[in-house]
Amino acid sequence: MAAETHTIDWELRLGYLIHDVSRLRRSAFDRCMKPLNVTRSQWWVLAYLSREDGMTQSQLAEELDIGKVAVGGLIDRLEKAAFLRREADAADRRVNRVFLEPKSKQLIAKMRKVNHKMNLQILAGLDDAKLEVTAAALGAIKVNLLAYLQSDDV
Amino acid sequence: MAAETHTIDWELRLGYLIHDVSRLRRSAFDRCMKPLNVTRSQWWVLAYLSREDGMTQSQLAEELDIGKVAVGGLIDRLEKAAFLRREADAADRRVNRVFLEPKSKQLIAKMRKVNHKMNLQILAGLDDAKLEVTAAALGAIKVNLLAYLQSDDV
DNA sequence: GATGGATGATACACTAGCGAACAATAATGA
DNA sequence: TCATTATTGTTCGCTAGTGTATCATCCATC
Repeated sequence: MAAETHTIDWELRLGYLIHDVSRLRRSAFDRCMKPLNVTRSQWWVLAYLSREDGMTQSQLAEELDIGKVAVGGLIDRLEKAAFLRREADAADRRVNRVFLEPKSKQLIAKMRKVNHKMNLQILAGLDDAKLEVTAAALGAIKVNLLAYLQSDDV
Repeated sequence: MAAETHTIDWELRLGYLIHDVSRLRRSAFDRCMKPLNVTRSQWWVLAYLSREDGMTQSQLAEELDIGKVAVGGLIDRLEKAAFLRREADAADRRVNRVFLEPKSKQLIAKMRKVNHKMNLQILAGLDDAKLEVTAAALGAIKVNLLAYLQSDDV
């Protein structure tokens, strides 16, 4: 079968690498954002809201691909820190719409800059050809993973 | 500067991909292991112990690259489920050594199989050349990240 | 020896995610 | 219209990780 063409080394090495890179990147990110008093997860919420203010919590959960509970918690903390506010929807009394507060609008530009600077350092020494192959491979893995998770055979 | 050779697309796309793949892989892993009643993090502990039984908690934390507190919690749960046991070190009364219980030894082989099978599915359709480039790129990114995290300029 | 600093493990408080269960509300269909 | 079903958001309980502080113990140095 085709799968046998892979040596066992690849699966292990890639597994470690993906895990490590993701974790380290998370740490680096959080350290970058620490002076701004926002975590990476919180930053994502603000970033998505900056592209479409007034989203529903469920919409946010969908976009961020995390559960509604997690979104609720993030918004709790962000609201407490006055980065955004919940607002009841007029038409549908079930939904909360989330709006950025001025405080966070000023922060977002700064965050983008910090993020961009960090990304440049992290990708230093890698040419576009390699990144192209890497992104394609990760994309294929992602597709496989999604298929795997949707199939019911475990 | 060299960094400017990257278009902004790469940093964003790769960021998303690394994040997504890592998260999805974690989900897939946990779903695989669910029938065995062990989480991915717990599996790693068992896997490392299977290569060197009787490690110290601090050694484990070092190997797994997580904090000692997290290791303590994992071992708590694994001990409660009788997958391993703590044992006081004779020479140094501060340290706990961790030993696998027979129950988990039987499980580890099964886990390796499940893990291997999942990995094959996840890497399906990718040839060794692409994986080689991907692993090299991720390795370089990891090195950059480590350097970044060790440098004190934020 | 005694003392001061390093180390192993834990307690506590926090962020973050998951899943299941639930109340309130909306939408649909008989 | 009324009953059923779906959706929104929350609460609760769990795993997992972080950082800081603390305690006991070891070790090296004086």
